[in-house]
Amino acid sequence: MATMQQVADRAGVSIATVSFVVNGTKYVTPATTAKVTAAMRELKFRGNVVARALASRRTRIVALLFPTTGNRFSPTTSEFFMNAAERASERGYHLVLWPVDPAGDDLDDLVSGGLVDGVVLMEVRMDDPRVVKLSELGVPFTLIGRTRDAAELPYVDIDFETTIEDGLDHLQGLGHRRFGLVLENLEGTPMAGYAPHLRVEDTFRRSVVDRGCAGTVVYAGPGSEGGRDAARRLLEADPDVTAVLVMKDDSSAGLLVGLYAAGRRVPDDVSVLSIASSAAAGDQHHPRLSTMIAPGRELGVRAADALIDRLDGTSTELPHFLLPCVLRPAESVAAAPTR
Amino acid sequence: MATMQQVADRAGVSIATVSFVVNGTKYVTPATTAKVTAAMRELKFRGNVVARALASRRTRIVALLFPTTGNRFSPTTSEFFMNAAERASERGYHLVLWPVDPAGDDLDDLVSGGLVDGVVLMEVRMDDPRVVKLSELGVPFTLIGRTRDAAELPYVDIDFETTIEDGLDHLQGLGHRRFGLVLENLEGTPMAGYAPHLRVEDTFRRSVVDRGCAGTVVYAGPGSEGGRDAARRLLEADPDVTAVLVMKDDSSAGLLVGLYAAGRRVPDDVSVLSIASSAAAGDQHHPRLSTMIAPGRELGVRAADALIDRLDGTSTELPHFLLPCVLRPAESVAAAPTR
DNA sequence: ATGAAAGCGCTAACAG
DNA sequence: CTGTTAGCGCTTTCAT
Repeated sequence: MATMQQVADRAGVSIATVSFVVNGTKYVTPATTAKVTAAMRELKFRGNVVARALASRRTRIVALLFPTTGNRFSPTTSEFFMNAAERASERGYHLVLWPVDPAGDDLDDLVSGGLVDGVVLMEVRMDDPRVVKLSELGVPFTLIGRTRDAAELPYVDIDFETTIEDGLDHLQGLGHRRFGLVLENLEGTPMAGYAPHLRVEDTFRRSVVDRGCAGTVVYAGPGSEGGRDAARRLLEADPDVTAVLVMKDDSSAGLLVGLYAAGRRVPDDVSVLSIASSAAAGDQHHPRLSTMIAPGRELGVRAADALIDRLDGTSTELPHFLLPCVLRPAESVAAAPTR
Repeated sequence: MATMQQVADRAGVSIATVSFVVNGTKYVTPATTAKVTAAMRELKFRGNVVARALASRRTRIVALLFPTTGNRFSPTTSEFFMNAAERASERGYHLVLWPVDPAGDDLDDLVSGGLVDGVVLMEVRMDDPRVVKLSELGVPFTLIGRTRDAAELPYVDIDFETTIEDGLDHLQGLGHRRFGLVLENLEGTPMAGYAPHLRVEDTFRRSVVDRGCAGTVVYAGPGSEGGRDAARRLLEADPDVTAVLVMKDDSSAGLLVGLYAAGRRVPDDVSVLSIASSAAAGDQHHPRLSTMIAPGRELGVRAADALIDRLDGTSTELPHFLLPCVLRPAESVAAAPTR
């Protein structure tokens, strides 16, 4: 663990010079640069990130905040993370996934003293206490998701409104007039107020009325059982329903089973459309589920960019980026590998 | 961002005293403690993690290394992470998920200067370059997984050997004599040499011979298509196969479809057993897949404990912890909620 | 029981 | 172009 001073001694220069060549902060003669570089090699100099952070007030580390709730990682979540991390890496930052409690109480030690230069929030609720916390703390941050009023906040998000309209357009085009919507029930949990749910439900209810159609919303409990039960309750509320949107991957299977159990064939009697999901999840079922695929990759990249733009001062404008899920009908064949 | 010095001034004591009460490092009179505490409240003192780290050479942050490969997070992976993080938190540490390239080339800046006190590795390969790197760097670490020769390394892992034997016992008990094994094909990728695959394949081949049974191994490509194709090739290699083990969640669905397509009914003609998987994944299918569930929770907790024990000097012995997956037959009913 | 002071390893003026 | 030096905010002997 050679120090910079040791490198300086070895190279016969001052510590400042070493710092300059390490950071490219100032011009240094090729000759001395060479001496320094050699000394670094010989001593296997690594540079102390912590010391540098203390002195320079930046770490080039950013955190993606993940709520420590029982909920698992969805494929979409995973996509956010991997792609945001990759993008950050391309831009010279490290992005790490940081578990924090949903209330944001343990945000302090994360941020205090500049352990991270900035954070991106995911799994955002309509009124998310974490954004208040972060604002107070004065850390640069961006959201994957939106609070109720996010006009002043930098965010990237799925355009749920458009997604739902597109989904309903598609189904209505197929002749459907009576719709169902299956959502996760988060009431009473720390994730209550989860923005995607509320936006989707709102849009669904409103749009269905606008279209002069029938719409029924049911909340599913956890897992396959939850989906089964949701099917039962949906059919009870509207026995004539012919198309249902599901936004809960882990209960899609149960939903299908529940529909079959009630004598409905899918897709002949009832169409099922999984929303804000992934190709992989849709493929789990047979027949393959029609799916509105979340743009996880794009959003991850955009979120990283949005944050790093502010950190680097590359861009000063407030990013507001919305992207709808794209429909992949069940009958579509997997595209040939492009690489 | 009040500093410790400011707190000291406000309380009329020295900075050392503040440090003592903050860390409980030394006894301080209740009276002065009170003064200091008050000053901290008033100034909203947070403490600078980076400065502390530089001075004390520890951050109480540990990293879970996740290889930045195309592969997504499995539910089991997610379970490792969440539970390890929770356990770490209980023991006063922060655990973050840190993406590093599989070769371990970017491990230096993570570790240099003690940014993290220790790391836990996952997705371990038989000859994992990262453990070499980490040894050189001198960072305390533990594995979730095992290299080929892990006798000298601290690890927790799934007992794949026992898992396979148990699975085969189960199937053989049902009367099966001709087995198939579906594995992911990682050849040519950075994750080639992934230890679970090699151990499972080895054990399977050996055990099947010991049992005087037939065994066929096929490698599946990605996704549902991969599973379908695997089914085709499996049946081509052994048309009389009646039981197949799959260790690749995302192609189970395809496998089932492929079997149906070839005229085999599941489970009547062919039994399918998903191994090292999760209850949630098994429930995605209909009929529900028999599953050997990975002990993700237990392993996550154990891994965190193993690492932190070394960091805190709580325990000095080399942890070698193996736990097999537990069988959940398809016909089993979901247990009633226990809370 | 508390304080003084010497670092931890590096950055960034400011000189020269 | 390179060196001097004063911090960054906190921990930790060593005194008192």
